[in-house]
Amino acid sequence: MKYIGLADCNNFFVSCERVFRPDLWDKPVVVLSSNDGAIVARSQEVKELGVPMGVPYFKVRDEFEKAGVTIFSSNFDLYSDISKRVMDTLREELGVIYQYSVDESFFKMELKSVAEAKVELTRLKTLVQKNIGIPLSFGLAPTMTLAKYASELEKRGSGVSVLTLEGWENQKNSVSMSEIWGVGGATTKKMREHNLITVADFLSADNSRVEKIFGVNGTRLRSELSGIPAKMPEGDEVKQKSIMSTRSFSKTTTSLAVLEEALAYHTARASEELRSSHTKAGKISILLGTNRYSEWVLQGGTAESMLPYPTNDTIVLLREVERLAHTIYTKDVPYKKVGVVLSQITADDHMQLDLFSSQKEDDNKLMSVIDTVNKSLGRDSITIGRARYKESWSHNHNFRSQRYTTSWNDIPRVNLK
DNA sequence: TCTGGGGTCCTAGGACCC
DNA sequence: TCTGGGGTCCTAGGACCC
Repeated sequence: MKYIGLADCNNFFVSCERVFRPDLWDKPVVVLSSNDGAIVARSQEVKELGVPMGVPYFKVRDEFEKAGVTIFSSNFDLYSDISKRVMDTLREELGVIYQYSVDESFFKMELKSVAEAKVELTRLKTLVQKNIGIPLSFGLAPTMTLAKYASELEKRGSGVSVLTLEGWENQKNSVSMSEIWGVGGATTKKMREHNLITVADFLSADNSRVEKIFGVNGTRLRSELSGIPAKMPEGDEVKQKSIMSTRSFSKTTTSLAVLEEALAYHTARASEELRSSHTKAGKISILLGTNRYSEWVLQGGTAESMLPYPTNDTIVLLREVERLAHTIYTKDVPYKKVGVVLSQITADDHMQLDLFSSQKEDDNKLMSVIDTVNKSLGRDSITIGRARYKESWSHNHNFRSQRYTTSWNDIPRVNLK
């Protein structure tokens, strides 16, 4: 029978840092979000201190100091490189995988017997641990939702869990809906109002009422939880629908010039990504954000526009971004973040020319030169536009580890004696 | 003083049409 | 108390995830 598996890296960002700091293997470690704002990854030791995910760092700083927690700023260059190595290994062993996030992949697997599956998944787990140094958990079950649940079961045990339909039957009375993948705070609340607490409650509720109250998600969830797949891992070929680059500033700013410079940075980032994936965007939107926790929440704004033709040219996109920025910028508002979102993404081999456009269909030499230089000499060796105010819009990363695997200067040295 | 960033999917409701 | 009804298309925003 075809089963669906999930490979999930344990405490992924923390594990990445530990690869280069083996002395921290059994010590409490956290990784902070960008701008050193909130906790985004916790080692098991920190979870046991009772520190929840997403807590602002300043609220736990003292506690961490007492407990001797090691702090890291996010180092996404490192994490995505390690992620790629893990996924490549899984792909080699399993054939097609469906990468769901930086640290998770689904795959399909024929289940001959539970014992056999466990042996195979344990082999994979050991292989990844040995070759890359990242600990994994596996869940195998009839549907994606159940595989996700299964992967949690042995996180702190063997790391390999196979959940059959019979096994699930015995558990579903005691599993609460809020533990299920896809059921968040709002849905849990709504379910409680209808007296649906456990999975068994939900599965025995009337079908048409479930559809009415919870929409198609409700119907799909029932199917998934009954062991009938309603979603399928789609394979590697699915393409991304939007590309986004946004960041908070360490301090707020009211200056349009500063905002424009930050927007230019994100435009460059996002269009670089288009070019490296050989795609173009047909639509661009920008956002100017204020502090979400202040009285300025509602003063932020977004603006978007359809481009006359899909493009990945930083200069063309920059021009549009500047125009949009002027339309929503409001004087004297303290802005805290900006961002650029590119969407309606198409492959860049076919280009639909606007009938009245004077744009020639040529690959942009300037852009590829810039990309090549930046790739070999380091990001932002060449930038377009000025960089006068970088101090005003950059963010904090006071605890960042080195770019061990992606920068020549940071490659670790080994001392042989 | 200090509260992430990058995604996806779904739905309600407005605009518009006949 | 009672507003026509039935469509389509688009978008902002909600919900969720890691």
